Amino acid sequence: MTKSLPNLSRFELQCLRMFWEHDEATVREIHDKLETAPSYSTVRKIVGRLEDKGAVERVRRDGKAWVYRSAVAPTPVIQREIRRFLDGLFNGSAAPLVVHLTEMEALTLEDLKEIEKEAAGGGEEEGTS
Amino acid sequence: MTKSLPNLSRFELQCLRMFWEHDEATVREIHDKLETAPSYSTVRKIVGRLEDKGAVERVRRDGKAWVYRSAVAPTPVIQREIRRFLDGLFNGSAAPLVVHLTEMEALTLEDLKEIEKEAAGGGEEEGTS
DNA sequence: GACAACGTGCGACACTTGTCGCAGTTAAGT
DNA sequence: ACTTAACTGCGACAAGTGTCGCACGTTGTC
Repeated sequence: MTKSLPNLSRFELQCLRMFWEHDEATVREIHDKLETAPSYSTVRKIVGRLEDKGAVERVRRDGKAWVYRSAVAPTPVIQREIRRFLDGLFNGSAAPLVVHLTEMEALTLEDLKEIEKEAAGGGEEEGTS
Repeated sequence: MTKSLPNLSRFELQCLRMFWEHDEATVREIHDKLETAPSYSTVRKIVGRLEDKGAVERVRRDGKAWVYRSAVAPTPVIQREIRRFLDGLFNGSAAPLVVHLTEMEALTLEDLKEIEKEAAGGGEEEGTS
């Protein structure tokens, strides 16, 4: 099977990212970190849904609050999201996206060169057993 | 004002892209072009919503069918979509995305160099007075 | 002019998503 | 031990989205 990553909405992803940044967190912490947090209730609901979908899991209790943790690795989720985006907008091709990125000036030539260098050098690391 | 581009769902965007590719089209044509088209009725509904949102407009009639055309330029829509995606996943930074792209092997070093060259050459066109 | 097709208009519906409030429980402080 | 404050569990709800079928009108045909 292909792992069946949960389908995440925009806001769910937003919250999940918080869990990736801070390894463990309570709903309140997530709510505080979120700039665009609507209300504690809402965030709690979202975290609950995240749990339903198996994206986060409960670790222990801190006082009366549950401490959650991401149950999925960032990379597969991110890659799946990127793939989705690519498919939806550019028939799966990445090149047009990058072209747009440079045209939008979201990406400078220096960035590009930097990444190139990284990719050329860092791509060799594979089996870290 | 900031132009107020319509908010488009995934499928709506899919259809709109069809209009970008073929300048004018009827619902049936869109339906035929779409690989993942669910049913004629559905596509028609989507095109209707697209029209409601001002993303496409009617041009004339071909027999009993309406001929539609995109009413929005691709670039702003695409850029807005990219921006959204960037914000949602990478805090707005494009570089991490491109890194992922190379790691996913969606982008080769050749692609990168190609784009770099393009950008360096084509980016000079600014003040065409 | 009558009829058969095909497209439209419209409505229905299930599911997801973002949003919140309330009641009950539980931990913490005095 | 009692009170208090906070967190949870649960439910509600509106808007958006994907999905479709049906009745009606318009077009083209015989």
